[in-house]
Amino acid sequence: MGSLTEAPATGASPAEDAGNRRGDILRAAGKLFREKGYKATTIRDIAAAVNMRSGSPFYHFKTKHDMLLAVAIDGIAAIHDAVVAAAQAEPEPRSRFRAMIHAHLDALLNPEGRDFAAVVIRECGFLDPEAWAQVQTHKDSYEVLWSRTLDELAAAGILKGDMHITRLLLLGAMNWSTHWYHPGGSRSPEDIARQLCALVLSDEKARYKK
Amino acid sequence: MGSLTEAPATGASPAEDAGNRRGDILRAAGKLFREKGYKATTIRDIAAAVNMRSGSPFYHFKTKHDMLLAVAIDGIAAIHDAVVAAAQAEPEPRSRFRAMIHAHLDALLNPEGRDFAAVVIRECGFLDPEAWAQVQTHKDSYEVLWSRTLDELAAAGILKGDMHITRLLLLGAMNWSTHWYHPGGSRSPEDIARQLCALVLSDEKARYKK
DNA sequence: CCTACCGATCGGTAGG
DNA sequence: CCTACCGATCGGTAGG
Repeated sequence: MGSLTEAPATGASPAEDAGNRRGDILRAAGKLFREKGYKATTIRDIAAAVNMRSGSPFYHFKTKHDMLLAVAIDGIAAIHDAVVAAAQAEPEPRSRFRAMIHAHLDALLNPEGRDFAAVVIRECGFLDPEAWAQVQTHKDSYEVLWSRTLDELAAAGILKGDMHITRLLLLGAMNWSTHWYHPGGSRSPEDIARQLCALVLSDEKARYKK
Repeated sequence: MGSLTEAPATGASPAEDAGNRRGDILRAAGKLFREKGYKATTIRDIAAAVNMRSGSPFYHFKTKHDMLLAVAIDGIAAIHDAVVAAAQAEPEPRSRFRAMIHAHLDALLNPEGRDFAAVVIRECGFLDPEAWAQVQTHKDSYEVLWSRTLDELAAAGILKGDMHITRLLLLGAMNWSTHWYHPGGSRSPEDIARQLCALVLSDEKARYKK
């Protein structure tokens, strides 16, 4: 998984990086989709953002819808990869949970990738059923990561109750941060991650740490 | 506060309820805005939903934008009123917190009002600056309710850390439920509220309750 | 990748 | 509240 607009998704020569216009378009589209929404973003907006004329983006993407799909797929891939990497480094459930929250928020809020991530989260409703199913498959496999760790935490008595609802609430708390987080503000993604952990882990261990 | 489309916002005769078309339009607009988004919803969609021709909604609202504003204002008013009522009945911070979570989720997810509530939460970005400021004023006064109770919980040692971030995370967890909650599903708004409380309140009291 | 353009749709209006 | 319609915009295409 993971491509984030490096190269032709089709089998063209990957060596030729000379001005990756497809990637430029995707990044511009991601930014505009996040800022104004998919419907309110115009092909002309996107073209202007990469110094093209209005018809030219269609040389790289068949439709505007295809751009949304490409942004969404790259978006989940980025989140998925970041969280998998963070999770694999931590065998102990509680630390793994912390690392995953950290990684998810970072993927969601850091300057690179935040456009893609926000689009997955907020604009997927505009995909047609087939494309949506494709994205949903990726989302499902991502959520399994969370379910596994949450179930372990429940088994250890660290969390209680319905882990299905808990997962949705946790991801919601994080995903919603795309609505209020401002890059330059006084709270960093790390601050947010720490506070979320403090909120849901009673964490005797940390309190009584030697 | 609170009107939820009963009657003319202007000073017309409130007695004459004979076919409240303005309210019909607002409810239809709210539903469509939530389902398809503001931009993707057409005046013609709204008109069709209330059996009018495409030009007629403009007899009741000057612009589509004004419909969004009206829906948004009614939306926050409904949430605000519900949470105030719930909070006033509970002097003890912990029970008040539970009641507020319950009330917020119920306002957000119950069949009446969920369209309005979801629109406040998701579509306000399409308001122009002046209208947005108007809505923001209402939102601010709503968030004060939460800040007060969260600060009390922090003072009592029940919650820890940055209550500003905590408030945003909590409201995020709840507001996000508009994306995944399905009215007929196996989890009720009450289930969600209970689970959220269990997640963030360690709640010795309940565990050891006689 | 640009020029030139089409067909459809959309918010909104006039006039009743 | 309807009929009829306008001006603008938009996604997309042809032809180079």
